[in-house]
Amino acid sequence: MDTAAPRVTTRDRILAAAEAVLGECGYHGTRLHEIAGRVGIRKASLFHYFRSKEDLHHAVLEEWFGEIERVIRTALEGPGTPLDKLRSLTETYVDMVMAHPARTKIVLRQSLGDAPASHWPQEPQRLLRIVSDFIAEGQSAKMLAPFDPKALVFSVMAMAAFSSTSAAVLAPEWLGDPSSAESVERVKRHVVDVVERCLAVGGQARSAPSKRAAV
Amino acid sequence: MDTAAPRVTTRDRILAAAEAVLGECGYHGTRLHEIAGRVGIRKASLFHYFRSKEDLHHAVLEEWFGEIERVIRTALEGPGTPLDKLRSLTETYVDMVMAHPARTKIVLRQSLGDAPASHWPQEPQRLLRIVSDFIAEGQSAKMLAPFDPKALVFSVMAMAAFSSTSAAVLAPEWLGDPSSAESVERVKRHVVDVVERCLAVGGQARSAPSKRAAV
DNA sequence: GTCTATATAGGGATAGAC
DNA sequence: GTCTATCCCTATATAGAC
Repeated sequence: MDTAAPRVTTRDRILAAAEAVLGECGYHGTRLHEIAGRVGIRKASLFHYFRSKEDLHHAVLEEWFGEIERVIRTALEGPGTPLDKLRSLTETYVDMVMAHPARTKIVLRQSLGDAPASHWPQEPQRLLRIVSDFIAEGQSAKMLAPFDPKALVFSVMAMAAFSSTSAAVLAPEWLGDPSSAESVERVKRHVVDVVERCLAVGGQARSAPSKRAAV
Repeated sequence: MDTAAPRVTTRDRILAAAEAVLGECGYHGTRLHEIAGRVGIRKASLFHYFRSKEDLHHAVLEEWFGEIERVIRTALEGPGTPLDKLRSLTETYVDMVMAHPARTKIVLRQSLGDAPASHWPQEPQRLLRIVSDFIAEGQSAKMLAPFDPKALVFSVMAMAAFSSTSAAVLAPEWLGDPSSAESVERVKRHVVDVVERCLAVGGQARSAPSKRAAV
């Protein structure tokens, strides 16, 4: 009864606007004036909620990682074989990333060294480790084929992020609108396919193999 | 005798410095003062060579695409089976991207909408098309396995770019220093491996299959 | 072709009224 | 909690001497 308050505070609206503008313009390209304008308040009022631009930027990133970690743990604790779990995780992960291109752009730019944050959040490394450890276990148990786990997880992150943020510009012929259901489905199938090709052991059936035959 | 003048002009030194700073700080984070400082001249002197910051940024990107296109055409016109050519292309491409993280960062940020360039260069799309058309041909001739060519080429771009620019921050356990020979070799082997898993037909041997067995 | 000096603008952040 | 007004700083870009 105490966490069930869906009230949208001004702070929330600022965070939402900041997410959009930061994703669009990058940290240094973002003007606080623009964020305030979208919320419908004056620039100076932002400083009632956040000490500085950097503080606001940091707050935007916070929740995102927590959300991803929750999704990862849920998928890996689900039912099925290790490969089933990884397939499920991959699908959910792609869904999330494709549904939030602005957040993904912010994370991406952060990884390029855009924001002045001196210390990088350790979440990405921890999340990558959770999944790669899970894969390594499955490989020890002979339930998954041998393949460098970190290389694979990193590649999945790369493909998902790129598809969400850059596909429309770099490869519009392949993916039109990244947020369309069709695009999401295509990316999901592709990434899952790659994961299966790398981790499926001899006997394991792959999902929808006929779909891969395309030119 | 007329193109063989390896003289390094001041303009060249400005371009080199700009490449470094733009890669490090992004377009809006870049200060012309910083570029001038690295060249050893005053900020105002930059405007003798370039009309504006945007002009300088644009000039930095120009050569890069041309270089990539040359590499692609050379590899695809080389000897061997289609898969051989793609393997060779992939290796050379990864080499190039890993050797130039600053340029790669600039391209990446550009694809995120960082720079004020209203119209995006069409090179990436054309380059992607050249390679995916080549793959489609090989598939028609049954020399390559069926697999969505654009999805694969896009994924290779994603993996290479990410490895070059973000691996050290996102996955330092996997890749330490991206410019080290060891890292380059690891990424190369991984990306080539993925390409082979997607395009090799039944009988075709894969390179160094034993190297894939790792945990 | 490089410099000094300056124009012009806009940004983040603060003070203090209401 | 939001506003107006303003401080302070830095940025791009220009003007004109040398």
